Amino acid sequence: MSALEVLLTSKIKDLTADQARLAAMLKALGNPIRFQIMQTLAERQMCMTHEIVATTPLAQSTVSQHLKVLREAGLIEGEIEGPATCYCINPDGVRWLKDQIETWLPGCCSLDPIDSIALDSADCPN
Amino acid sequence: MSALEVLLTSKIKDLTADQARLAAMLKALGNPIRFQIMQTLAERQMCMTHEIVATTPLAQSTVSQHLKVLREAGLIEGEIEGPATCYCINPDGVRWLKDQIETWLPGCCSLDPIDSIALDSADCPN
DNA sequence: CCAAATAATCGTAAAAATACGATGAAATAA
DNA sequence: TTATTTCATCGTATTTTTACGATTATTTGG
Repeated sequence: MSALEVLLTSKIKDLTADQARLAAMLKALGNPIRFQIMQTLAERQMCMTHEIVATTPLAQSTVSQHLKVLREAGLIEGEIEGPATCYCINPDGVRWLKDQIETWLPGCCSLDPIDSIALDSADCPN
Repeated sequence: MSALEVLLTSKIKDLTADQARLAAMLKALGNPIRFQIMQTLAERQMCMTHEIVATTPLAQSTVSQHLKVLREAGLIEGEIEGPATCYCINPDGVRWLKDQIETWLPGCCSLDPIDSIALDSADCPN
């Protein structure tokens, strides 16, 4: 079953726009190479594409694709600078992600104890 | 290049155990079906496998695989209950994930303004 | 015991993601 | 202008993920 068919057939409740954006960010970060690229960018503040390539064992074209995925997920920003491109973390995107995760699954596993009371489940204490 | 080859060739700094676990969780959540299953479990507290199957357009065997991925990522727990299996969110795993994300990319995009001062980058303001 | 119900696992087909080299586009330097 | 540098995109091969039906294992009910 293709992704399109899943959508069309779907018994699944449509994700809200925020949920879909969150899922896209999580998917982007789920790849170890892209996860590592985020770490590199966080450490170095900013990098040219070729600098990022140098931190990986991959071909330039492959890294470029990964950067595109991260960019489209709103996690990084790229600015053309002469013949090169300068990438950096998109702080708004990352902050948004952190906020979303923080408030994700309301009533379940919240750090705020107020959200966790009044639940009554013998097998799955929250 | 296979995942194994990437590992062997790797110029990439090895992820720490925590980082690897975090990446695995993010990967598990990056799939929309699995993301939705987490929502369902959060809403209903607990579900038999067949109940989760009923919320999706997918075959039982497929959902069972997705549940396995979530379980192995430490995000849910399954307990055999008679001939059925009862799944619920693993609150420790979810809390761990939230904590990790909260402290992820230290010094970058933190909600705590103390972490954000003293950075000096014209192109990538944090 | 046998049949029904439930869910995990297996084998495999289809789809998507990942990787590469080659090419193209844009800025710079000679 | 021409060559060089840098990066994105294209086309395609490979790998991985996702999906299915069939099978197996386990528990329950008759």
